[in-house]
Amino acid sequence: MPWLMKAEPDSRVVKGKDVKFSVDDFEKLGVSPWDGVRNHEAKKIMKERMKIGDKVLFYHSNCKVPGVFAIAEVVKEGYPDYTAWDPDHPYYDPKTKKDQPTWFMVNVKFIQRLDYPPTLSLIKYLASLSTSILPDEISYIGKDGSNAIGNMQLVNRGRLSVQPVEQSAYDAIILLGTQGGWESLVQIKKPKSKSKVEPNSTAKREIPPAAEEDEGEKAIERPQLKSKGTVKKDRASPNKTEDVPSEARGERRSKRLKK
DNA sequence: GCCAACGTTGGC
DNA sequence: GCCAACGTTGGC
Repeated sequence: MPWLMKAEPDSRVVKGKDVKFSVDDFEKLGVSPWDGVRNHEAKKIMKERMKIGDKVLFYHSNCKVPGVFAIAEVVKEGYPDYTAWDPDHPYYDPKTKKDQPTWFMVNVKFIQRLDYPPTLSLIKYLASLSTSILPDEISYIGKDGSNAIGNMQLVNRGRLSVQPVEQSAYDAIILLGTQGGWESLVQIKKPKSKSKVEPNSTAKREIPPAAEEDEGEKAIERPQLKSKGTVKKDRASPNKTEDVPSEARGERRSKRLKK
């Protein structure tokens, strides 16, 4: 089964160390241990479910343009996250005993970038469409593909940093990421172009406003979130079946460390 | 930087 | 074991 893993591409300092891990960093590194995850549900997935050869969608979160930026692959299955024992590490967990690891990780290998990284905005847009509608621009993913994307946990389990992805959703994301053509469907965020046009400048425009297209794509109408009754209310139950002592507090965010 | 959503903690 | 208070994630 394919998976999605989140990393933060922007610098953020935790306990004096930068925890950024962007697609650039990942590509340079090639293979990386996915350390620093301090959430039991995500940990459990890495410890028990991710298998060698499984594909991974590499996702940028907590940044300007959240989205899927690359494909990766599991190259080493679950093993103890040694950073939990390192007092100098941003995600040091003093509660973890040396002989009884609480946190696990896998190794993932960078495979390739996506030419048109599907953005969260696109994914949410697809999730908002009624299941019977599919814009022409992306007819190539099919309605099933579109609907599968709409059901991704990314949409309703926003905070889970390692999550399963349906094969059909994975396939559709890869198609969108390699074929593109969907850019006009969602708003492109622009830095902050102050398209400063004098409030009522006397300068006559040569070109009718309608003819220009500088302001980036227009936001398209976002229909209601289709809350399908089948939404997995997969509430992250406080995993009491934890293989670990009581409170594994000190829950840290599940981000990667910069190498 | 704000803040909604959601996860965790701890009192009872 | 409930639930209010608190902390974190992460989009915007």
